Order: sequence, then structure tokens, then C-alpha cells
Amino acid sequence: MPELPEVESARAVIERAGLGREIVGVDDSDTYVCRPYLPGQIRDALVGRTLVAAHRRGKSMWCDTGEGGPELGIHLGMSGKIVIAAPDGSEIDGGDYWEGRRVHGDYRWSRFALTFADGGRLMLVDPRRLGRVRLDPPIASLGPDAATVTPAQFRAALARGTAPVKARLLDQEAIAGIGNLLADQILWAARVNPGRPVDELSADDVDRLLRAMRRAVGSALKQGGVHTLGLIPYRFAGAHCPRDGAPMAKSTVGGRTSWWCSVEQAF
DNA sequence: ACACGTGTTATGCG
DNA sequence: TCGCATAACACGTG
Repeated sequence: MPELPEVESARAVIERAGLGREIVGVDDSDTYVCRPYLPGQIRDALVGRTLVAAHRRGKSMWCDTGEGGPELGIHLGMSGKIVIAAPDGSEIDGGDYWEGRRVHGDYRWSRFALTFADGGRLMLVDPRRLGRVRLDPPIASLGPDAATVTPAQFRAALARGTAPVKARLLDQEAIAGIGNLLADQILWAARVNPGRPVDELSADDVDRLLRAMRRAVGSALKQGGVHTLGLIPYRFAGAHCPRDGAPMAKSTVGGRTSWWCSVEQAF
């Protein structure tokens, strides 16, 4: 699920329902999700503390834990979700949505959890376990957030090297927050082939990419996620471009499955 | 049974 | 060391 818009939704969940209560228990027993810590290390750093703020840059989230405490970093990976449960175990926020309504999900795969003094819990639910929890996460290496990047920052991110433009859009150290689906949507809207080397893009190409990114990220944020957009009606075998009806092409670019209009986004 | 995947990162090569 | 490409990671889903 998570690209920047989904992560922002998860951050907002923590801000609404996860702040201001003392942490009395921590399940950090999943040594893959909590790598490189040993079980108990994250718990010992957090018990007695309180989440006081929730931040995000790109797809990375972190929570302040009060004066002198570590930052709690949470990355959702490919399949992570934040769920907050009330003391009686019923969900109060986060989790699964269907047509804008919250529905009860399957929480067999809680991989990390905080228990608050009132019995409520904050869970990282993550079937694939590619999410990650760490203390004082390294956010300094991330590029500017895709939702707030300036034109100068965007141009600078595409200015160097010869990588395919899609690979650069996916590079979190260049611009933080764009994932595979958003990247395809941006390239499609800007009519740019994903494999074009960044050093071959015209100023006009870069300009269209920036505008397309703003639109794609903005509308996905408004709707709470890339997957809820109904966006990407062209991402399946036999699909045709919604604009000109040409067949969509599919291949691997930047290490990810990519779809593009064979005519409007010709190399 | 088998391929695929909305993310990150270690490894390898020029 | 840098820039880039690829495999690996874990595991549910179609």
C-alpha cells in the first residue's frame, strides 16, 4: 500500500489517536522488522515515555517521545499499516478502508506494538514484514519531500547523472515519497518515457514532470492514498491509454514493473 | 505450483 | 569512490 499519501494518512492516524498516553509495554519481538535490535532493546528505550508528535518525510515516519527520549522511526515497507485499538481491543483508527469507510481488518500480522497506560494499543500490521521500526531513524539522507519540493529542488534532483528518469523519481535520496505507482502516473501525465536518461530531458520535460508530480501527489493526498485514486486505469494486461487509446507498454524500468503509453510516451 | 508485488538495501561491476 | 543495475529480503495473493 504505502507511498507518500498512505504514509501521510498513517501519520495522521498516530497524531489523532496515538499521542499523549504513557507507553507501558512494547512488543518488539519480531527481530526482522526491528532489526538490528535485540528483543527488549526498543522496549527498554520506550517504556515510561509518551508519543508527543508524529512526523513524516517521504515514506518515513517518526515520533518524538518527549524530552531526552529517542525518536521512534516507523517505515511501512510494502504492506505495513498503522492500527490503533481501544482498551477493549476494538479499533479506533487506522487499518483498512473500503470506499472511504473503515472496515475491520485482519490483525494476525501485528509485527510491532505499543501498549498505552489505558490499555489502548498502537500496532504496525505488516504481513510481508518489509516494514521497519528503529530508534533515531536516518532521515537526513532523504531528499526533499515530494509534497513540498520546490522547483529548484526538483530540477536539482534531475540534474545529474544518466539514470532513467523513473529510477531517479524512485530514488528516495533525490526526492522522498514517490513509489512505483506514483512514478508511472507522473510519467504518464507528463508524457515522458520512463526509460529516458535524465540528462536527455528537456527543460520542458522537467517542467511537465514537476507539474504532474504536484497534481498526482496532491490528489492522492486528498483521497488518502494512491490505491484509492481509481488512478491508473491502465495498469493491467491488454490495457489501452485512457487518452489516446494506444496499447500500454509494459517492462521493467528502475527495477520495477512499469507501464506507459506506447505512442504518447514513446522513447 | 508458481509468478508477482504500492519498498529498501546489500552487492557487484565499470 | 561514484553511478547505476540487479538480486535479495518475507510472505500473502491470484
